[in-house]
Amino acid sequence: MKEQYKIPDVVIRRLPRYRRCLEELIASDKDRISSNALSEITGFTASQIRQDLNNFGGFGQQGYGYNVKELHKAIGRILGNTRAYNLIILGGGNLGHAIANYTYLQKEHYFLKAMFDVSASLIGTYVNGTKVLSYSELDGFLDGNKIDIGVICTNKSSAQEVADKLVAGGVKGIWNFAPIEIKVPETVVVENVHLSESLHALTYYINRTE
Amino acid sequence: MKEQYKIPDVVIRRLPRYRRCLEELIASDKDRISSNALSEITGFTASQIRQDLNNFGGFGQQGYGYNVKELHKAIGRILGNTRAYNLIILGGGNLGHAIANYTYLQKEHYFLKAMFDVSASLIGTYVNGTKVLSYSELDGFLDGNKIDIGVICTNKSSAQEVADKLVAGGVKGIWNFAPIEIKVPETVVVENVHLSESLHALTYYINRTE
DNA sequence: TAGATTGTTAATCGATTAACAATC
DNA sequence: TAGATTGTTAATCGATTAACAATC
Repeated sequence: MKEQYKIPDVVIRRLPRYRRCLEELIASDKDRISSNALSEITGFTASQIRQDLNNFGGFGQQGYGYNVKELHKAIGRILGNTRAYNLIILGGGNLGHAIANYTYLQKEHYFLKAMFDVSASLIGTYVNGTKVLSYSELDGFLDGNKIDIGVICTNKSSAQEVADKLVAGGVKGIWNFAPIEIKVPETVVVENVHLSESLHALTYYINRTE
Repeated sequence: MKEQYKIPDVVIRRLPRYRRCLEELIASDKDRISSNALSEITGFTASQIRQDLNNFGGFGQQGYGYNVKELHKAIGRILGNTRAYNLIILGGGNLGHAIANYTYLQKEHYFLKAMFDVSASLIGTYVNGTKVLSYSELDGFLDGNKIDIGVICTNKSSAQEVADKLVAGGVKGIWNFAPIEIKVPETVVVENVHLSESLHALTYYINRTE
């Protein structure tokens, strides 16, 4: 895995899609796939696919293409899918519930360790087998448990405060659903899911297409 | 609004963030902002901001900067935020519930007209004031109501079938949360929110940063 | 008028596409 | 061996940054 230089973010964002398409090929018992065939499935060009993959090594074979299972495994390795991750969810509202019930997490070795909320009616209840704890217990919980990812499902006014606690508690990554730019030290990664921005892009294109 | 040529998608994706930051400036009673100051808030460069905005017209004034309220309004217009949109949600699971309760929708003139599901225990119930209808009623509902956006919150095996019905029923845009590439005619816009891809990008960077 | 800051052009940088030699 | 398809280099395209004249 050659990685002297930084891989462009656009490349990283394409990898999960390759991986997902390869999963479907596995499900339909395909053993091999050419960059051209993968291009048709993914919508990216064959040239781009070959360039992307060669950032990480030569996974293909001339005259043959790529071995579906091997490539799937390789991309999984690149994306960090070989290890498990401990998660906690901050904010037990509808979005927090939706993510706690997101079946993909179990499938891929993400372990939801706890949810946190301030609402007395939620604290102590269980969501899909995960206990909802009081927000006041967060610091202590982070001290006692190695948590990799904090999922911020609070409203925007609490998001930065929660993020600060997560960072102080040693969390490595933040999956942020609050509509705000969270500030964290360089050692912590933030991945934003800004639904309103996505929706606005949709309405823009609706009005161009009509 | 000059628009002979196609505005790059990367520009469109930045507009909602500008807009959101301008909202915060409005909330803190700022009247004017320079591209430089907006650069610090948004994280994009001043040059980029001026370039982006000038795709749509000259909203600024030399020596002064941009009028916060006017720019906010202008970007809203560009993004299609001056009109209302009728929505329906397909799939009444946790994600469907979360979106039905997403307060941002009410704030911005998105009108949730119905939810659809196949589960007998859900049909007839109300989610945040919106009635859950049987999936078998979808075609008829689309005939009788002008729906702009369909939000797909089904599992991946149903997503394409649901999308086909939405397209046939005259929907203009699809907000797709199912982990699959939906195929639609060119006249219909699809905006994907692929949570698993976002999560994998996060784990990639976690492992690079550690 | 002097200072500030835009709008816009030109320069740079980076990403995508094309092409093809290497090779299975 | 002939055909197929990668890995990789070179060419193109597009997006970002820099610079500055225009002008409020």
